[in-house]
Amino acid sequence: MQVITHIYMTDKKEKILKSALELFANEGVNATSTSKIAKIAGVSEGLIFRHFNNKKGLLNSIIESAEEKANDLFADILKQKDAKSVIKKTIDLPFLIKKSEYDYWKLQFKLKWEEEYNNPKKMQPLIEKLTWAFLELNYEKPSLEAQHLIQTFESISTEILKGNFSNQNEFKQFLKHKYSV
Amino acid sequence: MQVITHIYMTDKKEKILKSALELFANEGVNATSTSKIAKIAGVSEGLIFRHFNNKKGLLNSIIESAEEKANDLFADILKQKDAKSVIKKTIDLPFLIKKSEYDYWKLQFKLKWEEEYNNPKKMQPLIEKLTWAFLELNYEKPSLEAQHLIQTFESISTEILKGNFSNQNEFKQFLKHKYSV
Amino acid sequence: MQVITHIYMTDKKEKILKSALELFANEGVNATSTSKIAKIAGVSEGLIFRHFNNKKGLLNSIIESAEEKANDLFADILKQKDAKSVIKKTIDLPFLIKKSEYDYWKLQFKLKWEEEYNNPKKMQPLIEKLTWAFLELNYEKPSLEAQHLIQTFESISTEILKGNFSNQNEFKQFLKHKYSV
Amino acid sequence: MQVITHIYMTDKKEKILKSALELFANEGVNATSTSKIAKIAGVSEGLIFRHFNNKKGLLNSIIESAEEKANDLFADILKQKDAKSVIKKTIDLPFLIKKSEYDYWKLQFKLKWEEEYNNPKKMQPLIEKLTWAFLELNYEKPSLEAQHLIQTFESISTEILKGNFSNQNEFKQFLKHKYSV
DNA sequence: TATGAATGAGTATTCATTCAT
DNA sequence: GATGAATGAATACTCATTCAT
Repeated sequence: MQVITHIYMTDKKEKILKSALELFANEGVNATSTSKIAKIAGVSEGLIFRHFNNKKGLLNSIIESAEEKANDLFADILKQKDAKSVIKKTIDLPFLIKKSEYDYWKLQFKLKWEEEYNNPKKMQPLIEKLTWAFLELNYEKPSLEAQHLIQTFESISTEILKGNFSNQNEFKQFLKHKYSV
Repeated sequence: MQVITHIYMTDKKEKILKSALELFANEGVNATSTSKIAKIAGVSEGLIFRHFNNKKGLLNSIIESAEEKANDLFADILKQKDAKSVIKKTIDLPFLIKKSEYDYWKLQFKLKWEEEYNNPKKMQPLIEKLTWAFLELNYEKPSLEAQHLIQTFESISTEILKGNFSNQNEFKQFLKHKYSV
Repeated sequence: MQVITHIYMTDKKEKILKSALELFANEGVNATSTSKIAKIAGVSEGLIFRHFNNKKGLLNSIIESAEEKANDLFADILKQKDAKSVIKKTIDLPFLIKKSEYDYWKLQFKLKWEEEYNNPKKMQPLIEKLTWAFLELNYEKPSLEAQHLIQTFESISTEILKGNFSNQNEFKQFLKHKYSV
Repeated sequence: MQVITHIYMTDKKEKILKSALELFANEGVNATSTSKIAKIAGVSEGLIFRHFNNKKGLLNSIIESAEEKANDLFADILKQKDAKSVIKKTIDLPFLIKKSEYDYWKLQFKLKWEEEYNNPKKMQPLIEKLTWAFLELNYEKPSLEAQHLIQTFESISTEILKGNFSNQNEFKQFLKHKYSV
């Protein structure tokens, strides 16, 4: 995906991003020192600052790509034309997160507790789509139903990411049955 | 709760606890330095360590009383004899948290992301009570219903504590109606 | 040894002295905190300062009694009338130190490296007595002989106190034979 | 010993080592703070830890070179083929220590009182060489003679380093005469 | 681009000491 | 005499960041 001549540099830049993501997600941003990132990435500490200016710049860079990943996941739902599909796919959503992308999501959920990074509007498009879907299906309070399902989605995601969710499939079926999708 | 003659000492100890709770909850444990706690509590930094040995000891001390507060809230539900009351009171629960106790709860929810402090079993008694209630009310999958309601409870709490929950009452009514309680 | 009415107070004061000696001797003065002394002595930290003003006062108090013990040991030699006895008793000296008094001696030897506490004149009376003895016995250089024997005495003591002296008796006999005493 | 291009870095590292040695030797390891070392070395405190990880690492680094210096001094004696030379050179040894290296030796002698750094086996090669020499010269108890001479060596060194040894030359001649070397 | 030496401010914690009781 | 709460200065060590190369 990169021009040949840049492979070397990008290699290191990406190693930094990868290591930082892993550490930020699992040990926390504050608890992760730039020196640890550098060590794990196998680069000099100075390089982090050359590429990202400062620690916050590195974090922002990671958050950006995390949001891209989130939007990719949402995009599929947003373009559905069928109400039931929208709901079904929303229920499926948290169970579709790849293990390889857990760290992105962990970081996102953790950061929601930092005022600076908590952006409740991020879910807006999905909420609206769900509201539309529940309206289509003649639910009495479509927007509250949407809110409720999003909440369920967030709780499930949280539990999956924290690693304490044993009966995932059973629960998914239960939800689908509940919403008749 | 204290003998008159001890007011002086407890005063400072409690100021430390109060300041630390506020800072831990709002800025994060790692982001809060003991020197900042001391400054805000109006005591010398050393006193923190005389009273709590170390920062973790201080945190644990706070967590303990946070858990007591949580158990107090749960206790009322656990002793209900009526199934519908159990569900109704569970729905009410997150809306009952006093503003003055937000910090306790914020801290608890934030810490769930730290492996060391994440104890999913804490909710077990409530889950079991809810399972019993849904069984009484002839729900098809009582334990999954309980799990779902707890998830909703956690999401609502999270949103309330993060300060982005505008339609609290409306949503509460919606839920109660959904569960016919 | 104390008046009945003072037993309690002296008890605590002596516990402090005992604990401090042990810690000073084995872990070093600097490495021993007053709080550790208090803990081991089973008294409050404040009491140390009431009895000895400060840490240095405590140390000086210990050093004083250590010097008394040293002088007691030397006294017997100094009053000998027979030259050979003087030498023999000097050789015996380091092997006579009671285990129970090791800490006193350890502390003395360690402190010799602190300029403030290094008092080379402490040995003067013994050196003079030995010089006299070697003169009596017609040694060519009595004062240098005295100096040499004192050095040997200090080395032996050091090794005994440090716990690495396996062939004590053999070495003692060897020395006595060397000096024909 | 350094490449021109590295002078800058090594300069600071060596200044740290030099300052630390001086302070450790004269004021004691415990009594010397890293901040004092940094101040005297004219570097930032952090640099100490970048170069040596921690205070103990710095101490170990100094001890290592101290031991090298010691081994260098011993090496000459160990390779002697003539028994008398061995003894003569051992007697000369403490008087050969350069003023510029006093601190290395002071530190070594002081540390002998710290269990962790007291390694009585360090002298073993010299003791064996001396035992051989006394055997060659038909002394009755060669190994005890060796032990005794080493003790004398240690006492002399101690006194020289502590600065209370006025009649050095006289004493050296006295010893050489005693051993007929 | 990349390194690694260097820094200054900060971190948790310890220490000797004071003082009200 | 004795306690223990309280302090301020110090301690070893870490951190994000800079900069010469």
